[in-house]
Amino acid sequence: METGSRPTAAFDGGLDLTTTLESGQSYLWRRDDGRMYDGETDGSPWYHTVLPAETTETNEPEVLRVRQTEGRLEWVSSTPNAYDRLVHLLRLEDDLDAIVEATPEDPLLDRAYDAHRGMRLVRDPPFGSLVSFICSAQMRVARIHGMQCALAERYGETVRFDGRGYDAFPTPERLAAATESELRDLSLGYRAPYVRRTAEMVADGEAHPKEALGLAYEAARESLTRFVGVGEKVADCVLLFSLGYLEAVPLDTWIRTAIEEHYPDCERGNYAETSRAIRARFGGEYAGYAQTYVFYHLRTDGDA
DNA sequence: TATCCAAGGTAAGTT
DNA sequence: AACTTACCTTGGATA
Repeated sequence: METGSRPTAAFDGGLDLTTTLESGQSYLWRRDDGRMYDGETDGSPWYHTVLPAETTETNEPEVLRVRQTEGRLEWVSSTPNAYDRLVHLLRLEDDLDAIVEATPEDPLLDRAYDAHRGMRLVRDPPFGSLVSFICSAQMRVARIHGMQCALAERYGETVRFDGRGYDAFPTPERLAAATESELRDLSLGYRAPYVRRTAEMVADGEAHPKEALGLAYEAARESLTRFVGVGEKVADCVLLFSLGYLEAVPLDTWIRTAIEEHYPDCERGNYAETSRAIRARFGGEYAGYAQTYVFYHLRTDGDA
């Protein structure tokens, strides 16, 4: 067991752990008190996740617990050097002040950045991210999270750590072995066959979301759409929230509404062109940060 | 209490 | 290539 802490002042632009983990970017963390998304952001709740074996130092699943208390980030892990993974997963190396500074002057962006400064993008493990966003189609944030928890409980390995069990997200093999009917029983609805077939593609070695890495942004987006249940929007989410393409701007219902109301000239009639236009309006390189702040701001504060 | 509706869309079928 | 439609499920709004 390893424990540690760092002052949040060490992170340029600060850190807001709760908004980072409850803003709808990641569905692979859980709150010990089970009160995700209910608006109660008071206190310093512990969050935990289980990292897949292939991403850890020991090649074993890693239980990682983290919380933010008055000016410090604290963690507990089953594996040494956990801070390195934390920096990676929560993008703690990003200089948020510089990113905001590099973003074009814009009333909506200003409000969103002011209201939630400290929220960071995440870097989720690729397979879990892919499945999460396949499940996100026509779903509310809390239910998407519930589905990932159900998948972990039903198909994931249970890792014992510090006196209790933690359910890892299922491996592609375990998910591929599930039947469509079993997945429908977990309330995945029409997404059940998408998840099963995509898991099968990864398990069989036919394709892996990591293969998009290294491709130019639009080619990477295109390559992810070969997975079943993955269109342009879901592909953008995986690129932004897992693979580190900070220029990706997923065109979800909230952003489409924002385009209608605030950037009507960016509506170009199809995904690729509209995406290109709003990406340019949001400053290009870090457009995905702007998207995520606007998404969270509109979803939680109405049209404020 | 019953009905309707929208929720971070995608795949398959038509024009 | 662009446009339409069906698709599971559920919590919250409306009647």
